[in-house]
Amino acid sequence: MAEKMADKIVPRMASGTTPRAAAKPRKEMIAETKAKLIAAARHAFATQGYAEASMDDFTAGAGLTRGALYHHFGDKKGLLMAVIMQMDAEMSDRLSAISSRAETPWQAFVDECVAFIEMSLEPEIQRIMLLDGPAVLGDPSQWPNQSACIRATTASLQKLIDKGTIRPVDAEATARLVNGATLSAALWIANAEDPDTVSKKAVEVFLTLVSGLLVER
Amino acid sequence: MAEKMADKIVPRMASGTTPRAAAKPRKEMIAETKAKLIAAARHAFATQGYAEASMDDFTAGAGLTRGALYHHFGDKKGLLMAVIMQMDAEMSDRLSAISSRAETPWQAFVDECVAFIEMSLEPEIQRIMLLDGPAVLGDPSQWPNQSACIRATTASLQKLIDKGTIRPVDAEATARLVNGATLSAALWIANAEDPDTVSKKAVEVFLTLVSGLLVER
DNA sequence: AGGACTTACATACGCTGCGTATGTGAGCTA
DNA sequence: TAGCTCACATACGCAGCGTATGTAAGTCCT
Repeated sequence: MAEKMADKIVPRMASGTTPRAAAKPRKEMIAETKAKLIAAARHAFATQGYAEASMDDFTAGAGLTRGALYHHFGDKKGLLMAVIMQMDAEMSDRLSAISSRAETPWQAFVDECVAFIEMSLEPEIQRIMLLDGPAVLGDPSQWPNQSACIRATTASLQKLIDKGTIRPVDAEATARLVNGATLSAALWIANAEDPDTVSKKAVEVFLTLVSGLLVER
Repeated sequence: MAEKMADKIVPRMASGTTPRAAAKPRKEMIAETKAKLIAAARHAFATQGYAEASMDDFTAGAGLTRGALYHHFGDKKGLLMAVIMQMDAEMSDRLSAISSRAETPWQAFVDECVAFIEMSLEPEIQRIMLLDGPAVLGDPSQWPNQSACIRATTASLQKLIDKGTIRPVDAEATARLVNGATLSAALWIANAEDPDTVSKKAVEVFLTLVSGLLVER
């Protein structure tokens, strides 16, 4: 993937006022450029890690230069932020789709958490969202979108509290701790020699822990 | 701390076959050099972050050059690893001291967890152990010492299982999830506008969660 | 005791990669 | 259609890392 045609050696379209066709409006061109940069960065960050990914390399891979990057995102961190926002939005969508399919609110909550663990096993998510993101941009709870995933979990928990299924704890606090536990579990599983066994253990313990939230077991 | 006399401006002792005194044995000099490098790096990593800390700068601060660093630690990552091992050992000591003071095994476990949260609020620990460490060196569970803190928690939990206080779950898995939850809580608290309130919420939720481990509430 | 070897560093060099200042041509506006 | 704006590309300087090399102090052996 990545090079499409490889014929667009020259950035932009070089010369000729684009004789015909391709008469894209300005806004569209910009959105396209941004999307290309984000996609290229996302791939580079995922495979090489943030620090090791060269801006020159992956911008060139997108048929652009660092000039475009600085123009649109300010700096490397800005681009990482954009990548993270995109990924977080996708994760949030996936999570809400999953929880909406559940039959009970409690099951929705559990399904969400399990899905989060599974997503965290994906190398791209683990590398960018869980490892480099916090290190480069600081605590995720301070990010602009404030981690849509956390908000989703918080909402699920609040429903359970309202329904009286779980004890009246602070929903956001619970979401954060639960999220931390699942995150840690995911890292552990992903790096274990025997992911299957480890995964089973983790889920069992997870269910035991959250059973502490229930009003009645 | 750190600079002792500040008179040793010149690296080593420059010239003169050390006229008298200071006739330290080789091993001691080396250990001292290593310790100075680790201390300098630890301070730089904590205050500026791993990526922003210049090896030239902090080695010079220790009265040495990058040559010494590469000789003893291989590269920047090697030095980070050494720093982390030192800090982990210290944390482990602090934790075991705390748990040994508790009256019951359950209280020991809870005290340990709370202490871990409190330690995670210290900027040095948060920055190096929780943010940069995982990003640069990968999953903590794969580090050489394998995080002595986790082992301590695992041991505490195993005691509780043996005593029949908590349900017979997998001790290590529980330790990891609990550790992840506390870590997340710590990050949240440390970056919150109102740490006190947030802290209380977090502890409350934490206790609720781990109550799920108990055989009988 | 003194010479040869080893080692714990310092010094010198090249290269990569980021950030900024500047140039330029294609679109929007009047 | 002239002029302005903006989305990029190009050019440059500099910091920081890694390596190759130099050197003096310590250690070993006789």
